[in-house]
Amino acid sequence: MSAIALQSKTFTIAEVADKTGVSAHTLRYYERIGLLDVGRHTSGHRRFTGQDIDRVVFIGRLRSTAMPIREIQRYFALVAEGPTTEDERLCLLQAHRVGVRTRLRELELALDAIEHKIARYGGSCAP
Amino acid sequence: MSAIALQSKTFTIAEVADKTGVSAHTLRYYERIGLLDVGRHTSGHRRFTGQDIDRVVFIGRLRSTAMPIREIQRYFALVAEGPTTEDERLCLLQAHRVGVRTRLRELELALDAIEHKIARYGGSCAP
DNA sequence: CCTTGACTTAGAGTGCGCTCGAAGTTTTAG
DNA sequence: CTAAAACTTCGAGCGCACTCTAAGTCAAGG
Repeated sequence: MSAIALQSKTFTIAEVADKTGVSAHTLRYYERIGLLDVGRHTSGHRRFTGQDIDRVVFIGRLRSTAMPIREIQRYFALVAEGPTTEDERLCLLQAHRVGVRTRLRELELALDAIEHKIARYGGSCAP
Repeated sequence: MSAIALQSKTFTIAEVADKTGVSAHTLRYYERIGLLDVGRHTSGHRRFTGQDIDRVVFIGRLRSTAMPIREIQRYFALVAEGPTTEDERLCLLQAHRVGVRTRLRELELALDAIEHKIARYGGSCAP
C-alpha cells in the first residue's frame, strides 16, 4: 500500500520562472551551459522538480554574489561527477566566500567615502 | 613676491595609471565619454592635475559600487554645468547610496545562505 | 643625431551574461 | 474542432565596460 509518493510534483518552465524570478529564456540558457539538467515530459517540454528549483535558487545566490558563470559551471560539473568531489566543491565555495567577504569590505569602504562626500556637500571634485 | 605656486604639479597618463590603478586605455576612454576633461601640453600629451587624479579616484569609488557609466556621465555633466546643480548631484549620490546599502544587505543574505550550505557540507543541491 | 619608448587619435574587437527571434510542435480553453 | 497560448531548438543579437590595434607624433637618454 504505502507506496511512496515519489514522482511528486513537477513544474513547467513558466512556473519556475514565476517562482524564482529567473526568466524562461535564462533557465533554458542555464540548462544549455550545463548549470541545470532538467527532465522532459514525453512531449519534450521541461519538467522541473523541486530539486531543480532549489538549484535555480542556489545559482541565483551564487550569481548575486557575482560568482562568474564559469565557476558555477565548474561547481555543477563537480556535482555531476558525484560525491567524491565534495572536498573540491567545499573548497570552491569557501574560496568564493572569502572573495565575497573582501568585496563586501571594499564596498563598505567606497560607500563610506561617498557618504563623506555627501556629508561635506554635494559637489565639486575633491576626494 | 609670494606668487601662489599654481600650475603646481602635473602628471602623465602613465603616472596616473600607476597611481590609481586605472589603465591608460581606460583613462582615455573615460575622457572620451566625458568623465574627465584633461588639459594638454603643447605637444598634445595629456597633463593630469591633482584634481584630475582626485576625480579618477572618485570615479573608481562610484564604479566599485557599481554605479553605471551612464549615471557617472550624468553626475559629471552636472558638475560641468556649475554650482547650481549641486542639489541634483547630492540627490543622485544619495539615491546611489540607498541602492548600495540595499545591495550590501542582499549580498550579506546570499553570503549567509552560502555559508549555511558550506556548514551543512560541501555538496548536493538542497537549498 | 638617433633610437627607444611613451604618447596621440580613431575606430574596431572582446568577454560576459543574458535576451531575443524564427520556425515549428504541443497544450489548453472555448 | 479550432484558435491561442505555451512550449521546443538553434542561432543570432545586445548592452556594458572596457581593451586593443594601427598609424603616426613626441620626448629623453646615450
